[in-house]
Amino acid sequence: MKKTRLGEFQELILMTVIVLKEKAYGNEIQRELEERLNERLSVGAIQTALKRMEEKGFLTSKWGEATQKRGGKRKRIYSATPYAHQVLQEMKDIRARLWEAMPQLHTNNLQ
Amino acid sequence: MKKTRLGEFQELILMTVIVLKEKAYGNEIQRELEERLNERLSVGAIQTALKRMEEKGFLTSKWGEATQKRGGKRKRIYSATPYAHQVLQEMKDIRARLWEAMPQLHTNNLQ
DNA sequence: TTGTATATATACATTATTGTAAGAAATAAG
DNA sequence: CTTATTTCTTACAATAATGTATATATACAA
Repeated sequence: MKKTRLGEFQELILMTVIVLKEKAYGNEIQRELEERLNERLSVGAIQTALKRMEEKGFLTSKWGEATQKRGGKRKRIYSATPYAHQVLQEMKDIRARLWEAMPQLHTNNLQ
Repeated sequence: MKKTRLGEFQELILMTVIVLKEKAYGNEIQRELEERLNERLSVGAIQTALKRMEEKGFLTSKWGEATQKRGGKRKRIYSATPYAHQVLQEMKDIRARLWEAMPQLHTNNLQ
């Protein structure tokens, strides 16, 4: 477990970025993830996580346009790098194999 | 993300404990996980993780018998608590829904 | 031209997770 | 009864992940 992978929170943010595609910017990620986790998250925590993941090569970003509704600062749109996709897939596979190997009662619902 | 859940490593150990059932003790967990991750792990890291997870209510433990082969200290056999199962399942479900929501190219292989 | 909504940026702080190393306990073999 | 082997224990250390608070930027609207 040497080479840093993704923390739990970071992994969730990363997946959310992929889900949101062109809409993947701070506040929208917050809303989406809060709904999925059914739990409040701070914008700050998400913004800093995004920056750090960019530094670590999991995300890239570009400027988007300002909100049409009312005004506001331009959005920074994030997207996952190939490396991030690879790491996500690896984590998924390892967990999937473990689930398969677990004695029943866990192989129920979803996927 | 307040109430502490599981770190990535801890989650993997927890799943391995469930997979190994009555064989879930330090060294065996190490072997199993090293094989699955294709990566060396230190026994110490695993032993301390097990202790901590027990303190946090994810695991319980009991004494097993000594190795038949050659001798050695008695094994401490771990097993997952209902709470641990619940947390694992929740994490699985949240990730599964995210995978479902992701644009293709990721919905391939396994599960 | 001021207010307000929408966003990002960043410095700082805290907490959690993971890792190391040395040693102690238990047991079977010789 | 001494040794080799297996395993756990513990104290300590390092690093990584997460959170907070405040400031700054932008744009529309009145």
